[in-house]
Amino acid sequence: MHRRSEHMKPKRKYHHGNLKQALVDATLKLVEDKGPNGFTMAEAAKLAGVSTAAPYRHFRSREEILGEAALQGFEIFADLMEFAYNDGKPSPLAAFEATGHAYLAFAQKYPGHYIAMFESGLSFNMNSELAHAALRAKSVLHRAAEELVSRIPPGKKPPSSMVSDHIWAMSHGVVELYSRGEPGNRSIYSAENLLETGIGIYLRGLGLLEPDK
Amino acid sequence: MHRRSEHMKPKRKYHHGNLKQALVDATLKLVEDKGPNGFTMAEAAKLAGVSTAAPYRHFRSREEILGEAALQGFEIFADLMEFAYNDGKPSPLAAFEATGHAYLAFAQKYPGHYIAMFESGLSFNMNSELAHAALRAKSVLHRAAEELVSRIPPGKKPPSSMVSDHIWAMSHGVVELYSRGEPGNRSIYSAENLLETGIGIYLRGLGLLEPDK
DNA sequence: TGTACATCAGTGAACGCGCGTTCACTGATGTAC
DNA sequence: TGTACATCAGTGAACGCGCGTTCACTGATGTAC
Repeated sequence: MHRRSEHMKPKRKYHHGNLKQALVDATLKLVEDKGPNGFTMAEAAKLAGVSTAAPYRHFRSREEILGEAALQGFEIFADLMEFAYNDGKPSPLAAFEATGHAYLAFAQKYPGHYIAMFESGLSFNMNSELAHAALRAKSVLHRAAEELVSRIPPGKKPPSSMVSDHIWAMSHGVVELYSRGEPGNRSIYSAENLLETGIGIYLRGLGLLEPDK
Repeated sequence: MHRRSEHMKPKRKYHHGNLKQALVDATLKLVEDKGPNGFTMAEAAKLAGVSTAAPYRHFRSREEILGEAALQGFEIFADLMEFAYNDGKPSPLAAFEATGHAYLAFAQKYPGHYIAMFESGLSFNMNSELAHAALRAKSVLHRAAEELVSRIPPGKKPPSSMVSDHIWAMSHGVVELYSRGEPGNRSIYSAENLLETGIGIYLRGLGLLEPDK
């Protein structure tokens, strides 16, 4: 019955082995549980099971830990967006809608990353890695919008960059107001439903969906 | 040449006279200048020119000051929305679009209030006054959406509450991403332009604007 | 395979600071008579 | 109009706390020979 772990709890070796990532994971958890400012160096260290001084072997400052968390978030986010877009298959329209869903899915599945990226007041341009990862995510949506807009008969087509900004704004707004944020403020519709119908109506406005149904 | 103020600076009387509002104003300024967490009781007191203990004659806690700032913001916001809506005149469509603009205009003209309301992590339901003021603002948009949707031929009309949630989300997203936030992350289009075109395309999708132009 | 040593990744204690809040106080004001 | 007194809105000093960060240190690891 007795497991070793009961008496000899998995007492970490002097060298942690993977402290850097453990600290990032702790940061993500804290930020998710207690909001963008609930994260402190001391608590992250404690969560990772090391002394308060240990984090400084891997990060220069509090901001740098948050930055690393955000960076990892943008990498995941960009990957998700690319996967969802799937090179425009099966159709530009379906691929475009998939990227919208990916935005929402990311915010729901990786709330800690999402907070670090969008709610912690961190500058996307704090370092070039971060800026690059953010751009990569954005450019997927941009590409999707370009492909989509190219199907619109000329004369009444808006610039693709504008379309992608619209969709980014709607997605972000839906996430902030109806997915994150407290239940009290939410909509009677689910975030998924709102985003899907919202994008649907918008695409109809572009003439890309039947005016019917 | 000499003004009294140089030697006898406007040395406040022992009783401030309007300290409560002065503290709220200080809070708004701090929050605007240094972000939602840049605000501290000590600095607000200093800005208002009183000791650090003085604020506690008017507010029970830090949270209560922020709450008052947010409350005043929601009152202004609701007033602006109502003014913009103008009882649906001159037309439901124009009135509806005006409320969208009002959202953006509010965020730009009252950034401190906006931050206290939407970015400080404060619960709308922290007290009933706040909840009521927030509801009042929301209900203007809701009414506008209702009026609008009633013009859509039945069969293909979405619920008005959904339409108002869509517009709220798009407005909020545009503000967060392209009006607030650092210049580096912004769009090449102005927030006004994005919101106007975005709502325009959306309304066309509802069949409320000519598919042309 | 064994040893010496440089390097690395931790520790534990301490720092200075600014925060939110409390306390006993005091000066100013308003009011009853 | 003058006085006594209750009430109000400030003060100044102090509190305990947790924070980010630094420091001299030490145990573990990897490597050259």
